[in-house]
Amino acid sequence: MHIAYMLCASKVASPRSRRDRARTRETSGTNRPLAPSVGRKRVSGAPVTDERAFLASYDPAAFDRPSVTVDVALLSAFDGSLHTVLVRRREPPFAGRYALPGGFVKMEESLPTAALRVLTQKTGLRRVFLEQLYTFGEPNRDPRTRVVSVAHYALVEPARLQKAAKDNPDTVVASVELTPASDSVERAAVRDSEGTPLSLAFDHAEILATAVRRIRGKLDYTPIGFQLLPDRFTLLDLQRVHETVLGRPLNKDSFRRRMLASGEIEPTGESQTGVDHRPAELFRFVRRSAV
Amino acid sequence: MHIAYMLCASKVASPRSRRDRARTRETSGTNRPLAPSVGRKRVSGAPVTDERAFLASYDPAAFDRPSVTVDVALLSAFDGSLHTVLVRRREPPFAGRYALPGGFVKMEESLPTAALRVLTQKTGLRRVFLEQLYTFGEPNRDPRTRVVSVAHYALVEPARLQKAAKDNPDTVVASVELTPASDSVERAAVRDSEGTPLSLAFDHAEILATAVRRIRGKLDYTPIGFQLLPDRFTLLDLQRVHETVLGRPLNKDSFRRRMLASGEIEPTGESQTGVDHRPAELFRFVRRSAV
DNA sequence: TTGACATAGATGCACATCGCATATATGCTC
DNA sequence: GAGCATATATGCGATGTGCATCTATGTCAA
Repeated sequence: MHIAYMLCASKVASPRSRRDRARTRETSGTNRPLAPSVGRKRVSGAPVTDERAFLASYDPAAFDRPSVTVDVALLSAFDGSLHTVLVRRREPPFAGRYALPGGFVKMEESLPTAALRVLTQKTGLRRVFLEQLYTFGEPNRDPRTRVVSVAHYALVEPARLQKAAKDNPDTVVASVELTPASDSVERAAVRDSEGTPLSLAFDHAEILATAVRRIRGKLDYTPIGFQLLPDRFTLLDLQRVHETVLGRPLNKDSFRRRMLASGEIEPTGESQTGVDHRPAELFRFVRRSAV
Repeated sequence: MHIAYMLCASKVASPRSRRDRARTRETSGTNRPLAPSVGRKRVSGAPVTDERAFLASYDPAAFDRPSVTVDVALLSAFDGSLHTVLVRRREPPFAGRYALPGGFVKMEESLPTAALRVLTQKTGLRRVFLEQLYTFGEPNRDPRTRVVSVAHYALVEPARLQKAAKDNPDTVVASVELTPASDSVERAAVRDSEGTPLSLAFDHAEILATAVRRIRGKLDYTPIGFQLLPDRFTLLDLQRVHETVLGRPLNKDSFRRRMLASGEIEPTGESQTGVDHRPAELFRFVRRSAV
């Protein structure tokens, strides 16, 4: 993540719009929210005589609260590329385009719980590694209303990702590639299984790019790879995962030495079968339980 | 950050409470918010005849939106410790305890803009390095209502931090130390300038701990240190900053070699004055402008 | 004026790691 | 059983780090 800000408070100014009429709650004194008096006051203080007039004058922003959603970048590594699951949108905005699995945060559920629930609803996946990624909250990232989305990333092995997309309607598997875009604003480019570029909704290309950069960074100091592999795997399997995530080839020998020395993996004693060459030993991650 | 989740969706269940009666918006079909129809429907669909009855039955959660706030962990390194600025709370909850500068996100401002605005309001600081840290959204982290806080961290040089706290009422400078707490839940312990432990409000000890871990991690691969130093500094100054952030001593020679080889700093040609030993050369960060 | 002192800054060396090359091992296919 | 493809082990030079040593240079005290 290379997002840093060093601005003056005067930059708060924003273009006039319908929302500018919204009441804003001052935060002097306490810096914490009270019960949402704004919504209440508006309703009780101004009795509604004409429902149509009320609806016309109704301003969602009067409640002074962004919507809070979660989006999940589900990633897996195979065929030399990172892949994700996208949901085809049936309704505007961005109808026909593809979005990350996402949805509202319920009032009583935590953020990771919401992310896992949403992921289960869209993909059927139940036990997946998931971490918070970054929160996207630009005022106009959703054309309808202010939406703050707490993005997460999740990792699964390839078979589970592909099954999830096949079993669920409106979902597709897409390859993800970071495009070294102009003026340093890296985006993610996604393609379906036939190589056709897909068009992403909202700022989801940015979210995906952030997810890819995050797991690249984590790979260096965290044994993240085992979330992307089945229980048993060869060292070459693991290396291919690392190479796919990092997007560059790695030296085989030093990769092997480093992994064996790391203490993160242990030999199972078993070997590959059914390969037309010397079978490699199968390894397993030591701390698979300690997710 | 070592927060990962691998749960079943069935874990969503939560204790019964007043909020459980709140309507929850289903997200089937589209995974994006529409205009907040819940708030509207509640008012228009169930005409209110008795205002007192309405208020009694009024449920803030019916609007189905958490409040969104920003909190800022402002950090600086001096006297061998990391320090931050805290605001003394005058009102409940947590009256008398200390909190990070924080406040609501306005409907038209971005998250970093909100964080910078809040920081300016509480400390008077205007141009500071600031990045998003992590979003804290446990359902009961605020005893009054659901509050999702997008925490940020900010870095300044020591003089600016101390001036900010001196110039603003209800603010104090506090040292921050990570306590290797039991069962791996690391917390931050804060003390005032006299060494007296301060009690933090909400989950702000966790936020501070997350901020410290974040800059420790970033220090290894990012020239973050220059945000914590004045324009010109000696290599020993820089090393002391690194040691304070990391919480451990560093080898002087290899630190020197590594910094000079990194290309991040350049000599100014000037030297220290007024020290009772051989004066060291003053350096400057190459990319200071590229915040 | 001069020498003690404290830190700056440079150099040399042992050690670990990495990239690269080479050599050997082993199961499969024909 | 030969050939093949990959696994696995070993050796070597380049590089970075920790540690020790040596020299440089300003201030301070006599």
